[in-house]
Amino acid sequence: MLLSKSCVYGLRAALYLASKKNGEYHSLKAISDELDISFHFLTKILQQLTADGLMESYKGPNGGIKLSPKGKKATLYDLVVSIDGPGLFTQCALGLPGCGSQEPCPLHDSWVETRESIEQMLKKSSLLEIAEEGKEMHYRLAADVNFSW
Amino acid sequence: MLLSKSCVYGLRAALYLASKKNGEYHSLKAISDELDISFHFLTKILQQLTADGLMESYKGPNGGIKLSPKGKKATLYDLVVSIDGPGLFTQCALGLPGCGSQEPCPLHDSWVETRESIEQMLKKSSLLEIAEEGKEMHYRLAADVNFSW
DNA sequence: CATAAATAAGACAAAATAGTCTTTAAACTA
DNA sequence: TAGTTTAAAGACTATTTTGTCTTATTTATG
Repeated sequence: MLLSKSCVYGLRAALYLASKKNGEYHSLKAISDELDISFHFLTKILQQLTADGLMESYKGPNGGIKLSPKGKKATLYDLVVSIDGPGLFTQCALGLPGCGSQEPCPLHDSWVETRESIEQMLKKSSLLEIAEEGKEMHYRLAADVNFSW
Repeated sequence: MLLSKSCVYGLRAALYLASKKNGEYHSLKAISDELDISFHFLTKILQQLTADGLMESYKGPNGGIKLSPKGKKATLYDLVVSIDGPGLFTQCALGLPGCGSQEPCPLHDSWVETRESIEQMLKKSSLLEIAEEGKEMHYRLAADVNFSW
């Protein structure tokens, strides 16, 4: 798989939040229920995004989590790097440590090209743009077909 | 990561074999030594490729493994599908079960495009072609810089 | 036929990823 | 201030992936 499960959960939660009115906290319980993601697992993932400044959380009644200003401008790429690390965009396709333009593996050139197209895909739009289009077009964000954001 | 470790090991071993004279068996011990891959682990991976008809093995002294006729014509794509399964080329980037052109997720269209470019990259050349170029250009196939195929 | 060399098969262990549960801390509300 | 609601933190479990080890089977050779 291209992205870990943690990463996919993080992206979906972020898009969910991006589709909501600005400035409002949403509880992790609500998010995990709507997107059908394990509550505690999601908590840990979003804590990572909060630690990286992409989200902000608030405790207590009516607390929850929301995108930070930085998070609103972020792209999927930023989230992927925060959760899965930068490896996908830096490492050799064959996992060879010293691989690079100096001492390339057989896949190096074509992988660099493909890797950049993945990166471009993830950098193309901001979370807000994707969420806006997603809401408008009724794209799916959950396994449940009845979900609507 | 794009490919599992098993898959990467399988690709490297296959390219190694593809670079050797046709029709000769090479022992798993020799391959695992040269490529610095765990012997027993490599054995299991190549058994999978043998089961799928991409390689042929022979027991006993001077036995070993070699590419089958099918394997010689194969591309990296065939090996990836054999080892990691077809998921990378079929599944939704967000892991949503019903995602498709009917009910797409927000990434669907761009992911399909990117996915196809990955597929094309892996289908572009046969193992023999890649190995030939790799040998000629002294590309690296092992972590050890002293390796040469 | 006995021994050695090789793959096959499967049990086992370690590490990474995924997921669950409990306790703590913070913030609101009555 | 007491109780409730929320996230934070961390222990724990389960699953998958990765890696190791032992035993069996096949084949060649002396």
